[in-house]
Amino acid sequence: MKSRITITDIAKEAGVSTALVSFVMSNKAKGSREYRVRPETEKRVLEVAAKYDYQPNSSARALRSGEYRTIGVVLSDISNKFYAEISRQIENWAFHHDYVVLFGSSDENPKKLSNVMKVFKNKGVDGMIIVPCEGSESAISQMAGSGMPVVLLDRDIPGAEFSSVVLNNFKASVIMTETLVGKGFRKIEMISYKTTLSNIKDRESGYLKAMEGAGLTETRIHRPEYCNYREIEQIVLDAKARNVEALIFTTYNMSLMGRKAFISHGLRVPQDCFFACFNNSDAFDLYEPDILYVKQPIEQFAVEAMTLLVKMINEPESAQSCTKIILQPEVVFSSSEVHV
Amino acid sequence: MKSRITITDIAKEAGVSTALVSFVMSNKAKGSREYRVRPETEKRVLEVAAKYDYQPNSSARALRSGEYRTIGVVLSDISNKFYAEISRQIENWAFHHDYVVLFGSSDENPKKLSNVMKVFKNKGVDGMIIVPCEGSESAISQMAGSGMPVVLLDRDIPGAEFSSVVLNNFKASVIMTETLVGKGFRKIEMISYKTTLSNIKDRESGYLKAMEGAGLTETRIHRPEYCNYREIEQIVLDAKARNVEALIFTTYNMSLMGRKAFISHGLRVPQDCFFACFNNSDAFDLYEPDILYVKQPIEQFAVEAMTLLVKMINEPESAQSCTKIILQPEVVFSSSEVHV
DNA sequence: ATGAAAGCGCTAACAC
DNA sequence: GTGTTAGCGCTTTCAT
Repeated sequence: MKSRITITDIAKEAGVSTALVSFVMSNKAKGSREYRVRPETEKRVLEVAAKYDYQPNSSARALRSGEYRTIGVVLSDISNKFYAEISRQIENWAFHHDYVVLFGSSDENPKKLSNVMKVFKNKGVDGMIIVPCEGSESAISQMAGSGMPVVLLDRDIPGAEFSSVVLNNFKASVIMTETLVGKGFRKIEMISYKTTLSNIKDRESGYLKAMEGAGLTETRIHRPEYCNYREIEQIVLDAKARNVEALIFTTYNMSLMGRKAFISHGLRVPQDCFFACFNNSDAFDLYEPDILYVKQPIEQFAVEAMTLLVKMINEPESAQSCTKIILQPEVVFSSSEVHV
Repeated sequence: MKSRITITDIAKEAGVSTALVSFVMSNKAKGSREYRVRPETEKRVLEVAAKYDYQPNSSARALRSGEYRTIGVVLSDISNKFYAEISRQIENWAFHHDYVVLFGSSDENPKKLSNVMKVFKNKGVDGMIIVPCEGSESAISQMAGSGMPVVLLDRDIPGAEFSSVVLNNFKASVIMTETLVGKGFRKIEMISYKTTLSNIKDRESGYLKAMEGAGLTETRIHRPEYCNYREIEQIVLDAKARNVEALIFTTYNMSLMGRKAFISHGLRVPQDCFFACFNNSDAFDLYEPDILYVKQPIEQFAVEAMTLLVKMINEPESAQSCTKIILQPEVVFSSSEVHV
């Protein structure tokens, strides 16, 4: 590969020292502080730099300054629509703030999450945004304990002192359940799964709370063992047989399977059974305008997490106290959305 | 941030030189070549490294060796399902081959694509995988011309000497059209858009070729101006009024809008009009088992592109000759798929 | 306002 | 087999 233009080349051609070039190049971006370079010198340096299309070597810069302007993002699966959209927003924010982002997927596997974090650390990320998974607490604690700024996204680890940005899942679930009750449904059940993940637990308790508040004692939370299609289908059919009036799905994947089961067996929404879920999908609002879902504030997730993380990076003292940002949910009928 | 353990610390504690430590650390991974370290020394070094959980500083390594083991991927939009899945596979491959991946989105904007490439170059990527967009030819040429290994993905730039990994879109379109003809349809039209992008053009010519081959002279390719919902809806309604028997959508977004238009106006597949598209969506096979679509070999896209790129990086002489990899398409009815 | 010089952590030649 | 040493390109005191 053709060797790139360096600060030394520019210094030589402009007849100044490398230090001066460095100063001009980096302070140019930062706006005026104690800017002390003679305008004509600056101009000359800038011209030479432009002439050769000088690009600073970020490895050298990082090595020297310890500032990498790189952050690592570990999601459970970047091909999941919700996380893909979050990634998109994170990338966007990063681009405009001159940060670079490394993405990794954990596949809900704590061992892999830990591996990815390690790789990211080697690569010199300044901080990490992490969607924790079941069993990843200790690995994350260790990483954060080693001084790495960490912000949890989407899910919090209950009881742990981590900064995080999550949706108010409890409230979302309460509103959703109350909306269902408001529509006249009484026999409302939830399809969740066995987990300790905060977002899911909160969705469960929100449902229970709202049902209780409405004086409905007949509650039920299904927790399929493997969360595969067969199980979900079985639960849906069984629910239908028992005349359940509304089903709330707590995860994206299960709601996809749930929809599939509805369709396959000719169950209509809302006539046969109402369908409610967290995270919308192209697959839903295209067909059934009466589905109820929680609209996740994707961009806010990204912006809040990045802003918080960068603050922690730049003000290590602030990183001590953990900040928890709770985003407000919006529960909507897909019919109220403008489509595609 | 707590200062990390360096090669120097380890050398000191193990009573050897930094060079030896470096040698042990890097050749350990590479398996046996001319491995010339006394086993006991190696053991000692490894132990000390493990004790302090030594992690090499990749900036320093990159600065020194010129090897970054980082590749940049510029897609049009990472939140688009197709690209999200590709990203996932690329990330996966990279993880297992000890590479790091930087993602960027161009939003089909050549200016932004160029910007992202520049940022990636600064960050020191060893090569790039790029989904070119309309008008990005010159920027990509310039990048490739400067010695940066580049592999085009999904779309090729006709006439240009770039290595690329694309689907055989022409063939896919031919098969798709022939399948439609085989099902007895005669009045088949295509919804595309005004572009010079190779994948779209190939889809168009495949359709024309197959129609011609079947002796069907009545062909028509719609090219809406803005590709918004109103336009697509209009085209669909108009097609229905003219008794068009099958509609082929050339892009993911337009097929989503097309489906929406079908649903909104109660058009049934296959009774009222057949629906065919490239790239499947959760939104399709969930509902209409008779949709015809091209199954993109996602993993192959990722693996081929990464393998090719890494080869170009490691063997600069091979980077001279451009390699074009054409992936075989598979045209399927969504009903033949196992769902969710 | 500008320059000299000392490294950041690592690798690659070359010496022993 | 193992150590010495010279930088990679940049930032950052500290002089001037």
